[in-house]
Amino acid sequence: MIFVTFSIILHKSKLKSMSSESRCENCIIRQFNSLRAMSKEELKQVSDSKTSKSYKRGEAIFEEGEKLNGVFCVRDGVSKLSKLSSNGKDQIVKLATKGEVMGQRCVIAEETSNLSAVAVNDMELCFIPKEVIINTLHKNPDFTFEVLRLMAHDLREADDVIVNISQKTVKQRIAEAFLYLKSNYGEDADGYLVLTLSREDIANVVGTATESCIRIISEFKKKGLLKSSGKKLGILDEKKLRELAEGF
Amino acid sequence: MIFVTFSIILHKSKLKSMSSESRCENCIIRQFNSLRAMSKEELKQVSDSKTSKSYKRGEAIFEEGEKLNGVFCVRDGVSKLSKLSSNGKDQIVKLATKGEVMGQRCVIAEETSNLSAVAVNDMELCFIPKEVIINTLHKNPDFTFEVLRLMAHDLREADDVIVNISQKTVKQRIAEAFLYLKSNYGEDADGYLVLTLSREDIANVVGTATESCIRIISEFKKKGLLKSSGKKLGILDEKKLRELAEGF
DNA sequence: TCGAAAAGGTGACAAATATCATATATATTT
DNA sequence: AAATATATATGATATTTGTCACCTTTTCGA
Repeated sequence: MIFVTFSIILHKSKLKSMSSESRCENCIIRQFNSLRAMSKEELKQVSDSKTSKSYKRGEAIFEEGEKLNGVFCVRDGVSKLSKLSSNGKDQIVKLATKGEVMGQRCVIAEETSNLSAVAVNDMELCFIPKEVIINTLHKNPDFTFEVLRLMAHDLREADDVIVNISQKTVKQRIAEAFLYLKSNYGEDADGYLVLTLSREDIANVVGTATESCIRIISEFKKKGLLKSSGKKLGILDEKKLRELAEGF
Repeated sequence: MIFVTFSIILHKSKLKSMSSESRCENCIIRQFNSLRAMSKEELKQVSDSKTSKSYKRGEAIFEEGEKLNGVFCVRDGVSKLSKLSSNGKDQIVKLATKGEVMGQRCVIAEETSNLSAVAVNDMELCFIPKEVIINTLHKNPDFTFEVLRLMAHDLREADDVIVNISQKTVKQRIAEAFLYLKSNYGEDADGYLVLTLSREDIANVVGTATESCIRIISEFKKKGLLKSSGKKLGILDEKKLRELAEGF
């Protein structure tokens, strides 16, 4: 009997301490996405209905064609959102990072996902059931507007990607990809990019064959634009890389 | 006295008949875009503040980098939305047709336009000042949600474009472009596409050189997939064209 | 309706990129 | 630590696509 009581207390205190970290109301990540426009009340609803999930590197989060019953809020790690083309190659359309919400489009448009999501490194996600999202979308115009604002931004970025892919050479796009990786994920103390992507992933981001990608990275290393150490890659000459990307 | 009364009646009836055509409340076009989620009151506001504009083929509606003070609702005609790449070529990102609203993103994100819009054929547009739109966005969740839904759809389409451009050959993309033109704009009684684009425009849609585009269209004509009469082009063998686009 | 300008068309060639084959290095499993 | 799988690397070659030059046809304004 004593044991039982003790166990309950332990359980409760564990729950409490978890909650102050894991409650949406206290989550800092939220500041970077549309959830910041939610009211205290709405956030409580989200928090009560959400579940946390961990994914190992390489694990699938959802698949193309799958029906999503909610959205995923990225707490940690990076996910690649890609689409399979008819010739069997994956095209990475977007990298989703800490703070971003995945799967919104499916929930909003009530369609199956047009993309699949795979963890690039180990990830922590919160899964929020769609009912809460849709409910808030219909009740809180500020939230809806915030989602809209972010989606407008995504669409603008998509336009840029279209223009880049169709008008720039593979070399330019790869140079650009490295500048993107640096400015979005930064570099460590030794000047290596924090986010390490495989050559294949980089190829799938810029839309080229893996071999072509490897070849160009080798060339960049020979020319002193990039350095490598193990799997890690680092930028040595950002200025030249930028000039290359712009087409000089 | 009798004459005056009569004239007033005539005038009123004339106004009435004009308004029933040009008032947003009665506009059928609206059914195809986000404005259908507006209330009677909101539509009146829009109607009172909107201005109608005509554009001739080839005329610019707005330019890349321009700040838009409102949105354009397409009543008739087609507009190409394009972006200039650093190498000096235009990439057409979208064709906007009857019922679609252009310039929403700029108004929502309060940014300058990332695209420029040019009339492909003669156009009739309604210009709606941004104040009315923003006002409604903040007050009417249904409207905001509707805009969001349509933007989610646009984003999905943009993803598809990215995958197509980066993974399919020019020939496949041109085949696809013709299928798109047929399914979206239809064909006339003689089997010619209703929307006639120049070879250069088609090249800018699929992201290739004008010469390559011309060459492939010639090839398609020789192979009996397309026919032409003057500027008009028509699809002769949709099945083969579809197979080609899919990569068989 | 004439003449310039724009659009459409084609050949020759160069450049970019993909593909295939094969080798080596690195990571992972047992 | 050996065995296996996976990622990276590189050469040879084929294919695709772009570029330049030039020509013909159509369009459109004076």
